[in-house]
Amino acid sequence: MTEVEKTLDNKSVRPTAMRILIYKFMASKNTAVALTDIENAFDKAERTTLYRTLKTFEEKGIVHQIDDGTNISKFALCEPGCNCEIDQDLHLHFHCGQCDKTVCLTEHKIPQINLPQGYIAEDVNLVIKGICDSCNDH
Amino acid sequence: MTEVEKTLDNKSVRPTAMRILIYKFMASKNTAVALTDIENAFDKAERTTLYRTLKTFEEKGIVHQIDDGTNISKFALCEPGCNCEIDQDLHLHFHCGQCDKTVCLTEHKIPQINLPQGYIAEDVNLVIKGICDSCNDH
DNA sequence: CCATTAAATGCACTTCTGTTGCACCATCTA
DNA sequence: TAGATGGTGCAACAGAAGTGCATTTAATGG
Ligand SMILES: [Mn+2]
Ligand SMILES: [Mn+2]
Ligand SMILES: [Zn+2]
Ligand SMILES: [Zn+2]
Repeated sequence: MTEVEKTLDNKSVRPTAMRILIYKFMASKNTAVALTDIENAFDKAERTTLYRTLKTFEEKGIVHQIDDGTNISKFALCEPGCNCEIDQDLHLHFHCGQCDKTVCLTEHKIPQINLPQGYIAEDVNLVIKGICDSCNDH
Repeated sequence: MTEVEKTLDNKSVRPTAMRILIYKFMASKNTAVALTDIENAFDKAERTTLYRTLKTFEEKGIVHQIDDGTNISKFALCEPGCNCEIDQDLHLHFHCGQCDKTVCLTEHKIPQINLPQGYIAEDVNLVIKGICDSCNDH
């Protein structure tokens, strides 16, 4: 059993060939990926399978979904000990308007926000748009 | 010249009949609206016209676009003196998972966020998901 | 090992949002 | 009043998301 298989197994996800490929693909990238990104990465990929795989991954806390303002859902692997299905990992995300890449800034936590009376917060999504360090010509 | 016409004129937007209707519709609601919401509100509405009207409104600082995590763009009128086309009005938004409504919390400003070296922030989008005060049964 | 069963995948198709091109119409200006 | 500019209507398309169903694959128990 490889490391990836163990990871999936730990999260109660059957480590099928396709799932392992998807996991490895996401692990190889340092940016969040869209469903279409994965689809384009594998010639033999079936969109529905990828779609449902991502859903499963998300439900089991393997990936988290990111809404970066492009109206296209992005996904990124959760950090080793993030447990975002229980107590969500409130880091912020950055979307670069130049290279169109979205990254997790896991070190940068979202500060506590207070809401008006009667509002109950369940999740927080903070996205900053701008120029990333790769596109920034210093 | 009515108040609405003056408002549009001040922002260099020709106050056509359709635009006035759209503006009034948005002003009558206390939630952000999607393109489809406006389309459904008027039988005679042409989707393209609404689409381009919202684009124009946004460019001229009459409305601001909100990305609430549903992957459907929402729009809301800017506050009287917000000038968000120059220096964006960094209030937070709330999306209720029960009634599916998105509201501007204009009183609640987004706190200063610091970024890693090399990253340049141009815009910030902070959305909180949960239960709104109307859906909260106290 | 085989039969049974559940889970995963592949295929076809639909819906919805966003977007563009182009023709036509309204409005402004010289 | 003619021309220019800008707004609108109509048609069509692209892309993402999502569903139903048949088929394949994998796990399980005898
Ligand atoms: Mn992330
Ligand atoms: Mn707002
Ligand atoms: Zn970049
Ligand atoms: Zn609500």
